[in-house]
Amino acid sequence: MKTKQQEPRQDPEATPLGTRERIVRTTSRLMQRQGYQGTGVKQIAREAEATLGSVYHFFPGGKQELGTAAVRHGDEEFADILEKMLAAEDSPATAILVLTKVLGEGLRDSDWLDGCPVTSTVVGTAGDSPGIQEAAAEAFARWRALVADALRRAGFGERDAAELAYTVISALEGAEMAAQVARSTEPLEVVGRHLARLIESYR
Amino acid sequence: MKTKQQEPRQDPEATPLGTRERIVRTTSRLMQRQGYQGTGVKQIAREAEATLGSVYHFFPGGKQELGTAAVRHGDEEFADILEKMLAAEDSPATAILVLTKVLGEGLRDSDWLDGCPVTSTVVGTAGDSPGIQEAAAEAFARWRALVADALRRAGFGERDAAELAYTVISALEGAEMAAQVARSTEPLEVVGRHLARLIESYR
DNA sequence: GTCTATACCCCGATAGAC
DNA sequence: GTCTATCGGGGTATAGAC
Repeated sequence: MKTKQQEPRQDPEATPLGTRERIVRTTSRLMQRQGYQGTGVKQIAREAEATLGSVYHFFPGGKQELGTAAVRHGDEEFADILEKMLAAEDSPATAILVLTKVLGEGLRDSDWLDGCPVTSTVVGTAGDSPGIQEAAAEAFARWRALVADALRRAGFGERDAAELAYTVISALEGAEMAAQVARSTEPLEVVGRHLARLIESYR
Repeated sequence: MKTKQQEPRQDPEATPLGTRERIVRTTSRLMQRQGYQGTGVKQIAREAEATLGSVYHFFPGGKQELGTAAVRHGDEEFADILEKMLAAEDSPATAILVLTKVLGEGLRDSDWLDGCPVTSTVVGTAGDSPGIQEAAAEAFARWRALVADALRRAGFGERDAAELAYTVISALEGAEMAAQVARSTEPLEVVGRHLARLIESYR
């Protein structure tokens, strides 16, 4: 059952993705735009260029398992960005400010279609699908931990760091939603400035 | 076409709602929990105790028109709460703090099912349904205006008031989402304290 | 691992009697 | 305004050959 997978061969252009990976990325992208309920398994198979049989081979748990994998994928994606930003700037406040700028540009470049993939996927799955809900909770907790760590490294107290991280992630999440709906980068920019100010006020 | 509707007769128990109003409230409540795509027109008819024919009689635009009406309903609902809170407290910062407490209690009382009705409904309708998107944008703008007005009345400058209102609404939105996913009132409470502090820092 | 075919159900929307 | 019946299509998921 766990026979060694063929290693992805080296390719100067772009590594050809395995079927499973292609399905995960396609699911994440589709649910980011259409939500969990608005995305069909057939559509995922079609756009991932896989057959329905392959999809259910890799994800026997069906649509719920696909949703969970999509949330985890979005989790890692944003965690990478966040980690790099926090490492590149010497002040966490500046890093957040830069991040809001980047998020705004990404949103505009997608014609305001690509909001937070985790939020889009988890909304509307409240009662059912505890797996998706849990994966989303883990994503938010991880992002918060990254921010809190950076604040601690910058000399903030344990408690201040943890609490500020809560507000940073929540406000970013809300500003992304506001920006998407308003089709404007202004909410993200304003929130970025206010978060930087709030952080500095604890120095 | 505009013959006068029968006035709702006086009832000490509870005013019996007209069919149209019953449909709107049911739609708002269902989409708040299940999202736009996860809510069926047949389900709306069933739970509103109306027939499918009645639903399409009042909303010839179909599901999209129902979604738009639901967003407008959620808009007014929250605007009323916000307005009362801001009027009851003499400081806007205190009002926001109380509001986060109230929102957290409401969320917990619904077993973390009832988040922001506007957000839940608009997510996943990005490309299609410009009507829903627009109604959501109007809701956010209206809520922001209420906060900005209160800040101006409390003596804040024009620009500070407008910008703070952006951050207050965005952060509340994000904190509500974070609280729902984490099944905890903590994000709302922390964000409430930070927003109050941020506001006071402009005094 | 990949593919086709299909079972079974509910979707949004409409027609037309009452 | 309310009701029932129905259309055409797509939903999730499974079976079983290759």
